[in-house]
Parts: sequence; C-alpha cells; structure tokens
Amino acid sequence: MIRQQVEEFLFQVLRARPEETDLSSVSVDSTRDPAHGDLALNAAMVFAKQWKRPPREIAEELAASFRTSPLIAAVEIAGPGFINFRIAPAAYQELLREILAQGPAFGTRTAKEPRREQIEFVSANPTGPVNVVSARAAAVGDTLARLFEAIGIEAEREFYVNDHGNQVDHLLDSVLYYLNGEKGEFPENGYRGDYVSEIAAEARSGFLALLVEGEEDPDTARLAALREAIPALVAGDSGPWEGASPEAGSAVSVTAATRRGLLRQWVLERMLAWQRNDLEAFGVRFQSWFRESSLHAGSDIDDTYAGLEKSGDVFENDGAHWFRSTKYGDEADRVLVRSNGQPTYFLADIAYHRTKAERKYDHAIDILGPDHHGHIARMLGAMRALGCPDEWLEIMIVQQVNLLKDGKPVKMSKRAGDFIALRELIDEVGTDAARFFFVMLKPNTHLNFDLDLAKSRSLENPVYYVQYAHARVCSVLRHAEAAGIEPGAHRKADLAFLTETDDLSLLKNLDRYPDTVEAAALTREPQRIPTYLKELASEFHGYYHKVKVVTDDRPLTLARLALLEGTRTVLQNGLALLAVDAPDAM
RNA sequence: GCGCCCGUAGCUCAGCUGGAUAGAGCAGCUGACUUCUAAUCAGCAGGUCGCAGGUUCGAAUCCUGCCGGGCGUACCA
Repeated sequence: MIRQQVEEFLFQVLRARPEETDLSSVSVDSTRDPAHGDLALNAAMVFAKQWKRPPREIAEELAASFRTSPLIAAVEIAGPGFINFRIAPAAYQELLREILAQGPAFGTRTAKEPRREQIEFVSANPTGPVNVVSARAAAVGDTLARLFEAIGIEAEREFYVNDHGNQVDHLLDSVLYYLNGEKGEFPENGYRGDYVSEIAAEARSGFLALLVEGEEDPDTARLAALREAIPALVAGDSGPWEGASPEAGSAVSVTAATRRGLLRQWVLERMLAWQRNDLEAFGVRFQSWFRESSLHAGSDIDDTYAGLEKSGDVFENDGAHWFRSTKYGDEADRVLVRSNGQPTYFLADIAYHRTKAERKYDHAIDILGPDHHGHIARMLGAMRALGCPDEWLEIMIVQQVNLLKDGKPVKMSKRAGDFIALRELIDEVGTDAARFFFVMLKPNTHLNFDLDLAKSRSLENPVYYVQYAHARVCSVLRHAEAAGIEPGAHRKADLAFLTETDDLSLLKNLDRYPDTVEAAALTREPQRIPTYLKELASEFHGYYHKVKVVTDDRPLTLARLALLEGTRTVLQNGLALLAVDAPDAM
C-alpha cells in the first residue's frame, strides 16, 4: 500500500523529467537490510546508461526532487546509486488504520474490468478415492483460485471427469467380482483396494435392492426415474424412491444388461461423491464437474473435428485422421480419429477445451501432472488451429510428489490398490499441515514427502509456527482484557504513539502483504504466501519477546494492541488464502 | 536420440519475476521461562548457488554449452 503510493509518486516525478526516460526496468522495492531504509529505487543505475552520466551524480539530482512527499521522511544515496527512502511513521500509522478498517478485505481488491478465469485441476479418473498424488495439485489449484479472487478476478474451479473410457467399466467389473462372492479370476485390468469391496457391499445392501433381475419392466417411466435419482441416492439426501416416486419399496424388474448399465451409473456416481467428499475435507470445492461423456452425447466431437479440418491441419494416413501438431512444436503428429472410426482421447480433450472457450471464460488454466507435459504443445497447437488467441489457454505443470517411507520411495499403483489416499493423509497430518506443506513449495519443483516425518514430527511443521503467532496475538489481546482494558478500546487508539523501530518494522512487514498476494497470483507462485506468512510470524515472535505490549502506559498499550490487531488480520487473511485455520489458542 | 522440469548449507527448502554482505527450518553447539502462551526467542557454526563461458553498472536469477537427477516420447485414457 505504502510501497505503491511511494512508487506512484516517484514515477510521477520521473515522468516529468526533461530527458527521454524508459521506466520499464525501474522499480521500487522494499529493502532487505534496515540500514538501507525502507524502500529502494534503482532509477539512477537504469538511467546511467540512457543518459550517459555517472549513476551517483544522477542519484544526487533525483534525490533532491523526492523530498516533497509527506510519505517520505528521509532520502539517502548508497552503494552503486541506490536511492533509499525512509518512510514517515505517519504513513505507517495510516496503513494500520487502513488495515483495521478493511479487516478481512485487506489485501484484496476489485478489478477495473470484470474477468472470468477458469482453473481445471485434479481431474483424476473416477476409479478410486482421491490419491495423495493429486493432493498437491488440489492445494495449488485451489489456492491459485483464491488468489485470483483476492485480486478481483472471478475464478471457477473445474474438475474434468473421465467417465467415457473403459476404466469405469474395469472398476465396475471389479465391483461385480466382489458382488459375486469373489468367485473365479479377478478381472483383468481390475482395481484392487478396500474401497472396491466397500462399494460392492454398499451396492448390495442399497442400490441393488431396488432392482430385480428378470424381464424388463414395461413401465419405462419408473426406470427413467430411477436413473435420474441415482445421484441423489448416492448423496444420501433422499430416500430410495423420493424423486423417483413409484410405490415405496417395490423394485424395478430389469434385464441383466440394464442392471449392469444402472450399476455402472451408480458406481460412477458413488465414486464421484467419494472424491467430492475427500476434496471438500481438504477445503477444495469445485464449482463445476464437467463430464467427458457429455461431449460424446452431443455433437461437440464432430464440431471440433470440423473446426480442425477447416484449419487445414488435418490429414489422412493409414485410414486414420491426424492433426499436424508438429506444425505447433510437437514431436510427432497425433491421431484424432482412429482407423476404426473411433475418436481418440486427444480429440475429446480438444473438444473439451473448445467448450471452455465457448463458455466465455476470459482465460483458462490447466494444472497437470508431470506425466502430461508432452500434451502441452499439441493442446496449445490445437487451440490455435481452432482460432483461439495464443494466451487464452495456459498450462501449468505441478511436479509430482515423491512419497518416502522409511527413507525409500513408495511405488504408487492404483490398480494394485497400493496408494495413499488423500483421506488418509488428512487423518494423519491434518488438512492444515498438508495444505500448507503442499503450497509451501514452488509448483514446478520435485518434492520429497517423507510420510514418517510428516506423521511423527508434525509439530515441527511450519504451519504451527504461523498458527502459533496468530494464537499468541489473540492471547495478548485476551490478556489486555483481563488487565482491565475494555474490549475494542484499541480500535480508537492514537496510533501516533507507534514510533519505535520495532513497531515500525512490524508495520513494514504488514505493508508487504497486498503486493505479495498480487505477485503470487500473477506469477502463479502460490508459495509466496506461506513464505511471507513465515516471515511475518517470525517478525512477530521476535517483537513479542522484545516488546512488552500491555503496560501501565495506557495510550502506548492501546496503540500496540491496535498493531497486534492489524497483525492478526493479516495472518488471518493470509491463512484464509491457503484454507488453513487460524486458531485463537493452541 | 529428441522434448519438458529440476540442481542453493549435512537434510528439506526460501530467495520478493536482474539489485547492496545468498536466507529459514531440521540436525550440532551456547544462552533465555516467579514477567502478555518456551509450539517461542537471542546467538555460534555451516556456501565455489552443479560446472564453464556470455550479456549487464550489477547474475542464484537472463542466454549458450556441458555434467548429474526426474519425467515424457501410443491408432491408452
């Protein structure tokens, strides 16, 4: 806030200069070393070349014209030509007033023009509970969406459901294996894991009770009603026949084939509900679940193919229809329609992305796992062939998590049932710690996640360090009340008493928050939030030990309580971006 | 072979989109609780930012080439 104001002022002065100036690489940054003041301007070094004059000389000249702002208490020249500014305490006091006034809104802003962003992430196959490998993408994607919302961009989270391929059938076969008493061979390509037998048991006691095998019931309306009711049945928010409305308890007679189809539908819905619950427990709620099957049901695939054909980048070879993706930087051309006439997953995926464009998002982001980086060039190429603007689709890769157990990598195989569920991670280390941990790291670096370490030493997780800072602030505020200071009195404090280095240094940290939020969103680097919060917490813990807040000096006490209130607000707002709880006590 | 990502302290990682003396946590060492929560703080020690060039007033950051690690290279989804 202060930084932006100072920047605005300095740029105004610089633009008024008689010389030709290029301000593109001029920046106002907060300093690392307090000896360098609060903010630093690099303009003199940038101009040295443009103006062909020594930087220190330019700095001297510029500095003189910067002394007029009430925000600036002192201007100094240092090093190769940095112009350092010391910010007036009054400016920091005003910042605090602003933080207290804005509360939860501090660090957020509204956009000049409304924008709709779409973020697609997780999009795991609906064949098992959400895997811990998806957890990082879930945390990163959701935090990114929250960051966009904070800077005034409407962000919609979407989960792409791959319900068309034969994986769901493989899952169904596995469920049937358990339903049929585990007789015979376990199905080829089947899915193992306790969840499969759990679903089978659920189906047996619930859904299947609504079906009787035999001749198809002539009352097709009842069958259609049952089909419709499946999502509600799974969600458990209606009785078996509410919404379907035939006579209570009476089962529908169906053929074996229909029964299989209905059960497939039920298994799919059950799996999606399971995934939705896991993700919500992790603080992630998708506004949209887009089904691949809906593309095949309509004309999207054909329309997309036609669109690509129009671009001239489609050709026929060996009876198949290909997209010339090599034209767009891919290593090889890709098949759109197989020689047997079936569309490939790739074509469906293009059709899917085409619907995003049609759904009028201003921009879309895909968050993919590292095993999909080969898809980037061909997907971007296809969108370009369809006439989509270059920048419209952005594809981010979130690197995989290498799980370690006993210091050894854990092999993850869903088919073998040999994976760690997100739910299990939540139970072991908690949502707060897991989310903080996953977002703490740059998305495109490999991450080693030692399960034993996360479980046994969860108290050493940095999330507690930040949460403890928040709890401590609350504790001091409670203590002040116990010491006879009426609640809320600090909101009317005279902030002019905040003049000491420790107070101002804490305020300087609070000032960095809005910039940090914006940078994190624009650079797609959500780890900047945890990093900032750790620094703020550290600053506060130090302050706490050094400065006794509640003393006999009532005016100063009130002013410092206001400072703590501001610190609490920023900690809360930052943690909310991560969907991490800010406890009042620990 | 080709393509993408990564390489910073013993370990796990930051490093504010090119700035001043590269920082935390853990592990090691020394101190601080009759004082607002010690899940904390103050301090010591620990570095050829993979290597070599280049661009720049200035490089961990940008470019090139090597070295090392991961992943990908289907008429699968």
